Formats: sequence, C-alpha cells, structure tokens
Amino acid sequence: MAGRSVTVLNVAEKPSVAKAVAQILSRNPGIRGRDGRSRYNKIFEFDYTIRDQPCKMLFTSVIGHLMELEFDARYRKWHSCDPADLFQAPVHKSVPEDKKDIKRTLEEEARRCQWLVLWLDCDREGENIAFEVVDVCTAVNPHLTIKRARFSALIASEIYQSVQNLVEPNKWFADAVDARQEIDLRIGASFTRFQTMLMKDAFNIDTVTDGRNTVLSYGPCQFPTLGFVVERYWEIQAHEPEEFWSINCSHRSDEGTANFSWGRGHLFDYTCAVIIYEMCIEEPTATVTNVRQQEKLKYPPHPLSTIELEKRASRYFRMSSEHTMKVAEELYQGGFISYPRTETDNFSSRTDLHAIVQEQQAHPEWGIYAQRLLNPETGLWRNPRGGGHDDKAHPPIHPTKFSAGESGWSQNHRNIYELVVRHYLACVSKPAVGAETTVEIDIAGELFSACGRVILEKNYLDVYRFESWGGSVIPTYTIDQQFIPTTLTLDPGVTRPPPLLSEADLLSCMDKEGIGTDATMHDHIKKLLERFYATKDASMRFTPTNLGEALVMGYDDMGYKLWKPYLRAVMERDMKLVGEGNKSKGEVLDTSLQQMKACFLDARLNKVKLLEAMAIFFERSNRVGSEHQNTTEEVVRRCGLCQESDMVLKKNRDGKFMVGCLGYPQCRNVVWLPGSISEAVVTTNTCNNCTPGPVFLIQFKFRQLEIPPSYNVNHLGCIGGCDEILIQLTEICGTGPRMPARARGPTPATSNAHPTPATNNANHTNPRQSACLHCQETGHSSNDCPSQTRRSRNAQHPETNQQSGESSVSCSSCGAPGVLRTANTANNRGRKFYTCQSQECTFFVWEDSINNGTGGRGSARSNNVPTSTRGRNGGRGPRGRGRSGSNSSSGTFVTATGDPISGRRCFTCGDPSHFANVCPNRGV
DNA sequence: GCAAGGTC
Repeated sequence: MAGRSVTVLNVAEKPSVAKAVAQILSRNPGIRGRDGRSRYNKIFEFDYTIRDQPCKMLFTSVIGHLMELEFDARYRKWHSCDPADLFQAPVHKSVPEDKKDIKRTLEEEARRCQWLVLWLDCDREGENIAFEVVDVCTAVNPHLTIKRARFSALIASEIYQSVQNLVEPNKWFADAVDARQEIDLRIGASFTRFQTMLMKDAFNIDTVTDGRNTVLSYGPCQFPTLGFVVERYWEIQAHEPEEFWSINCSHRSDEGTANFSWGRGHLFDYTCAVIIYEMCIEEPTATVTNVRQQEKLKYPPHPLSTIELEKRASRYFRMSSEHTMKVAEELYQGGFISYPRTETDNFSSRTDLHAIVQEQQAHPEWGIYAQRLLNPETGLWRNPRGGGHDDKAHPPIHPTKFSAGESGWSQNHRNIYELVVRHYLACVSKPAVGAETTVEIDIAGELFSACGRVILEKNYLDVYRFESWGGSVIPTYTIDQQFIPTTLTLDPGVTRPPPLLSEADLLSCMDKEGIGTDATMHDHIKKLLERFYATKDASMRFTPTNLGEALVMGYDDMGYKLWKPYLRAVMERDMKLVGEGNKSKGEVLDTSLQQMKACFLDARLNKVKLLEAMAIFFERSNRVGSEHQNTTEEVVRRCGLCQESDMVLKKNRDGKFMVGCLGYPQCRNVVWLPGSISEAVVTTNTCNNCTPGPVFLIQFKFRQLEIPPSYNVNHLGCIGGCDEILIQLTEICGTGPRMPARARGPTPATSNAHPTPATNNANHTNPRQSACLHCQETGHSSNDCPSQTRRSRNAQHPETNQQSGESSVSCSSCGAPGVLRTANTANNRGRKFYTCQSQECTFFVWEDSINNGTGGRGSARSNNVPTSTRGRNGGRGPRGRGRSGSNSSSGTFVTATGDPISGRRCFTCGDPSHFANVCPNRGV
C-alpha cells in the first residue's frame, strides 16, 4: 500500500558504487550529486519506490572502514606499560580524524531519514563497515529502520532485485572482523614493542636502516611473508650441487633434427650411466617403437583477478605489485578499467561480454583482432572459462572504456591498460590448437623419446602477445624404422638450487596460505622492504636482509612458528566459525589471546635466542643498559608510590637484581634483592596476600655457595613484603653480588633454566623433538645443524662438531653420527668403513683412510664400495661428488652388487685405459 | 613509533 514518502539514507562502501547504484535506480546515467562534508563522497538524490513504498532516496558512501580500533590513551605510549599488558588493555573503536567529515555527512543526513539502507560490499569487511555506519547513524537517530541490500555485481537487474528484497545485516560476519581486528592489534603491538625495544638497545642496527627511526614490526601477515623469503633463501644456502649424467641422442635427416631425451632422465651414479652408455654405443642402432600423434590445446588464461594482474605485471613489465595497484587504481578512477581489487575470475552470465569487445574495435593494435572476434564466421569467440573464484562483490578486471592511449599516461599506464584489454580479449577467444608428435625409440634396450609440435591455429595467442607456445618440427618416423643416431653422448649436468622468490612467487605463496587479501598483499610485500627485512633485486627477486634473517632465525631457534603462516590460518578458521555463528566472538578472542599471551611471555623468557641470532649479524651496542639481561623489563606490580607506572624487574650491569619503578627518575621507588641471586624471572603467578594486586611472583635462583645450606637454591618469591625467606636472604646476603659480574663463569643455560610459564602454549614446539629445518634430522634444532657449518652465518661460530678428542666420525653431509661397519664385498671383505646413521644419507668413508687422509666424501666410488645406496634413496643422494679420476682411467668398475666388471674398453678407439665418453674422438 | 583491513 502506497503511503507517505519516507526518506532513505543509502550508504555504499565507496563513492563509485554510490554513483553506479544511484545511476541504475534513478535510471539517470547523468545523475549529478551534491557535495557533502567530505570532498570525495557526493550525495545523490532521487525518488524511488520500494515495495509500493514511495521513497526519497539519498545515496552516499564511506571510504572503506569508517572506524579504527585502538588502545585506550593510557596504553598508547610505548613505555606506558609492559607490552604483555596489551593482551588485555582496553581497546575502543573510533572515527579517525581524516574520516570525521564523512561521519559528519552521515550524521546530518541520518537525522532527517527514516530508513537506513546499507549497500556495503557483500563480504565480511563490508558487513563490519555496515555496522560502523549503523553506529554513527543511530547515535543521532535511534529510530532508524535498518536494512541491508545484497548484490553481487553492479548490474541493473541485480540492483533492482536487491533493492526490492532488502534483508537484515549479518552481525556474525561483522563479529568475525571485530575479532580479527582485535587479535591483529594486540599481537602486532605487543610483539612489535617487545622486539623493537629488545633489539634497538642491544645492537647497532641503525646502520642497516638508513639511520631512520627503527621499528622492528611484527604482524601476522608481514612475518609469514618474510618467512617465505627467508625459507627459500635458506633452501638455496643449504643446496649442494650434485653432479648427474644423462645420455642424449639426436638424429638429423633431410626433414630436420629430432633431439631425443633419455627415458631415465638422468642418473646420479656415474658408473651406472657409463655402463649403460657403453651398451648403447656398442649397439647404437635406434628402432622406432612408437609414434603418437595428438591434437593439443593451449587454453587462454582465466578472467583477470587482482593477484593475477599483479603477478603478470611483475612478469611481463617488471612492475612491483604495489606500483601495479597504484596504476590500476588510477586507470579505474579514470573509468578505463573496472574495479581493480577483486578475487573474482569468473564473469557473471549477465555481463554483456560482446559490448566490451565492441568498444575495442577501433584500436590501432588490437582493433582488427576485436573485429575478428565479433565476426561469427571466424568462429574465434568462446565464452570464458572461469577459475572458480568469486568474491560476490566485483567482476573480473576488464576494460570499461576505449582508449588508444591518453596524453597523461606513463608507459606503465599503457602497459597495464594493454594487459587488461588483451587479457580480456584472450579470455573470450578460442584456445590455440597444436599437433603434437611423440616418437619413442629403443637403443640397446634403452628408451628415448622426442616430441615435435606444430601450431595449427594460434587463436587467442594472436592477441595475447605475452604468451607463446614453443614448438619444433621433427622428421617423420614410422614404427620399426631404424636409423643410426647422428650424436649419442653421455653428458654431465649438475643440480641447481631453486631461484630466490620472485614477486610473482611470493604472491602465489601468500595466496596459497591465505596471507593477506587481494587488496593488501602488495602492502605486506612493501612492508618487508620498508622495514629493511628484505631487499628486491633488479630481476624482482627477494633476498632477506641480515635483520630479516636474524628475526626469523631467532623465533625459529625458540621453536616457534610465528614466522610461518599457521597462525593466520588458525585465525582464518576462527573467523569462519564466527561468521557461521558456530563460535562467538568472545570465545575466539578469549582463547586465541590467551594462547598468544602465553606465547608472548614464553618468547620473552627465551629472548636470548633472538639476541643470539641477532649477534650473528650485528655488533652489540655500547649503550647503557644494553646487556641483554635487562633490555626488556618484566612487570612485577603497579608502583604503589607514584601509582602511575609499573614496577619492573631489572638487573644492573654489575649483576644486581632489583625491582624499580618505570617512572624513574621522577619516582624513585625501588626494592633491592639479595646479592646471591643468579637468575630471576617474573612468572605469571600472583601473590594472594599482597595488595594492591596483582603482584607477580618471581622465580629466583640463588648461588648455592652464597646462601646458608638450609635454604633452597630455587625459590618462588614475592617482593610485596610477605615473603619471609626473601627478607631473610636479603639480610644475610646484602643486596650486592659477591663477585663482579665479569668474573663469573659462563652464562647459565638460557631457556632451559627458566621455569615454564603456567599457561599452555599451543604454538610452541620443542626443537629437540621437531625435525631440523636443514637436514630433516631429529635430535637437534636447525641452529645446531652441523650441515650448516658451511653457511656464511656460521662463519663466526666455532666448529663444534670437530672438536679434538672426539673419537667418533660424524657425517660430513648431515652431521649425524657415523656407524662403523664391515665390508663384505669380494675386493674389500673385512675392511671397516663408516656410513651415516641416517638411512637417507649415503655418506661413506673407509676407516683406514681417516688417519692417512685419503678418505672422505666421494670416496665411495673410487674405492669400489657398493653403489646400491644410491638406489635406496631414489636417485637423490649423497652429497658426494660424482666420479673420481680413477674411474675413467683404470677401467675397473663394480656393479650394483659390488662385483667387478672386466674387459670393457673405449668403444670409439678400443683403448682399455678410458671409456668412450672421455675419448678424444668423442661422439659417434 | 605498533597490525591488518577497507579505499581516496
């Protein structure tokens, strides 16, 4: 029933959506908006009818999130509190200064409206922004009727449908985002303050950070991103090139040349390869055993999503993801391309795909192709294949306006526009068609194959100049045909480490592990560079800096996976549960913050690991208070004297422990502790007697010889005044150390000497139980891995596994203990040798060669030992080098079972002193 | 001085 007109405030997530929806609903493409308080957010007005209700529509927007989460003022200064407090410090949402004008517009318009319709993007963040808008509007007009419009694309039919079927906003979705925001803030701020304050005083790191104000930030997205870079770097460092051998065959005829590759790929065992090669050389006639002809298709890419745009721009134009997004944003603002932040790689069936192509027909470079595409006779058109991703908010990136290049465009603008257009044209084109021929031949029982390809139809490749489809023509062969190869060679090769991560690789890793969103991934990458955690070289590949590597190493040495993507994955799972209503926001916050706080406290107890890792790369600073014992101060209680600051546990340079007020020198409240204390750590336990609480108990360790025998060296004590034992020991021992700190023995063991925190820590894995990152062995952590002694980072470390007096032999490949065994082969029966304890490693050395210095890695083959170990680990294997000189000259070989092979000689010249592969007349 | 998420 038509009634009196109501005034409806409609709010979209961004100005462009407000305008687009207003244009559609008002059926006025030229609709003009009036200005509000914010220069970007216009207000469009028109009349509309929603389910028979006449409406005066006011359509405006926000610019993403309207509010930010922050700590209450008292906790905002870095030294205002213990970073551990940030896990429970009060937080609140507020509108930041630069969004105040948008808030004012909403307030002014909301006052005169009866309805509020939320047109935010239909994802979790959009839902959360919707509730921010609701908060602002209902604060000034509590009687508003609140409705949510759900739409998946800015297409007229979709919008009409949506406005007639308004729903309720989804609080669960918004709650999920609230939880994420709070967890990110608390973890980020606490760890950032902790590690920054710890390292800045202890080391001279300003040298690597350009003297800028150094912040060693930690974030649940930036750190895993750094983790990917460091992990790859470590993989490269750990790589040892390994020689392998392959047999290659070519055949030239009038029709061309075919290059046949060996069915076995390559062999790491030189002897084996030579034996097979000899067999081939002795009977080199090739017989064609199979000829297969197949039609092959090469498909065009899926419609363009943000990540693909970034990856391809990086590959094709060497543009950084950050710059790509900046350029894409400008093209979007200019109306040339669609919204560039989208996960969607699927066009809605309602999109007019042909109209987009029609616009491009006049282009001097790809216009002809667009015309061909639209001509049904060419048969070039094909509806695009989707990649299965849909963010339900935006279509794939596609051109929205024709341009043959604008005068203000940089080369990058031209490149990105061209990529978007060509990519779109490719998507709606038929795949390329090729004819592939595979020929298999047999030489002396060995299989070889060659493949030739002819492109029959280029189709999309005609327009998508960024891709190619290599192919070569090979001669025609028939089954049972025989020929003598033109060349038949035994060629050496060497395994190579993987390359450093490229920007495209990094984006793929992040995408796969769910780190960041399409709109923020480039920010996290940029942050690594800004924080001096990584550098990017000319070929767009990332190397960790010393700082980045040290931080990851420090946490890794603690056994923490804080630099791995798992934490984010858990958070993503929790957010999903909250969004589905299967877990409450409070529940997720409670458990994950409790776990993260325990992890934080534990990390702080183990901070020596971080300091040790940093010490590998950086000089210790001479600043006062820089000794690592007192670089972070653990809060014991609130100061009862000034009642403003916290009392923290400190250790002076001379080794004295005390609990002092952070308000020093304004507040001089201090509790001196007995001089006989060797270690003191604040625990999470609190005193039940002392007030005002909480007063955290301290785990003390006293030096045995400095306290009366009736006292225990370990004592969990309180400094609040209730602890008789502590008072007595202070009286007995005084408050100064007996010996100067420097005269004491080695620093006691670090983390193991500390009590474990009372709370459980789900993220902590014991490095003694987990496999070493480098050699995959258990029994040591990655930082103790003997295989890493070659790494540059250990150059400053003593060789701990080579200490004199040790009688055992350790594996030079993985560092595990050697096992003494007795040979049982014909030539060496009874002779002793060592192999590696690990079944996966083929280290070998004769015992009698150790003292005369002839043994070691690679000696396996020159000493005729069984080579079967190679087979046991599937071709990957010993880090030992390939062949020794004696193999190629003596002519004595063993089979896999250790039996000698005699009577072999060079096939080419008949000389028994060498084999054909090293013959001066090499080749056939 | 700290996070990550929106978007101009």
